[in-house]
Amino acid sequence: MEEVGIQKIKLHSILPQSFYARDPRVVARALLGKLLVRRDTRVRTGRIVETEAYLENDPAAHSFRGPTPRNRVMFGPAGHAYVYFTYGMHYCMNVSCQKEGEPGAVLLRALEPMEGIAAMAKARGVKLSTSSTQRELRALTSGPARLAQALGITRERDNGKDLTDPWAELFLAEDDFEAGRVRVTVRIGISKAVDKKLRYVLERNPFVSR
DNA sequence: GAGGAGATCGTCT
DNA sequence: GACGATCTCCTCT
Repeated sequence: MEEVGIQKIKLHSILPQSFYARDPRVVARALLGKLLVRRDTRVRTGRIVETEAYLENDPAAHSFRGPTPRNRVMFGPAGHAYVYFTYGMHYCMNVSCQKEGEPGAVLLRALEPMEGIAAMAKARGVKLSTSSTQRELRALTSGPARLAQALGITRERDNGKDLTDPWAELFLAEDDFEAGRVRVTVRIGISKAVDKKLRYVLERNPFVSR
């Protein structure tokens, strides 16, 4: 029952593989309010407030044209990190869903910073004012590439990692937070299947992207 | 606050 | 050789 960080995240609160071994739409909704934790020299924790589901036979999903070296994690077992590099400069993090052989993933789009905020700011290369404003905190993790940078998530370091390993330096956990109302909208930044409502956000949460 | 351009390179055609 | 599950900075209102 090791405890890490101020929020006292216990190992038994790490989300198990059964959590991820479901339809990405179910996982995307269930992930709202959960915690993403980076545990290395410092602990950085954010609460997930925005996700997107990417399905099997989904033209917008990286897995749509079959497995490649880049997307193979999407075809692997549930509960692993699929981290990809895009636009020549950004990393984005997904969690794999469903079963081995059935591609599916949930993209983490925004977090509410909870602890390790100074370390997040450092990783983002920004200076926070002494009484950091909500605007500044928002800019740390409101967007898939921003949150990846804030938590030091890269393809080289994290792609393919098992997020359910109790000794993982990157994992997802839950506490007693109760997610409120969820709003479902179309996904952002894609050019195919643009009309499918597969984006999930915590209603009235100021840390969602855009 | 909204909108547009540019950055920059891995990946697949 | 084209494009991208994005971000930042700049301009205009």
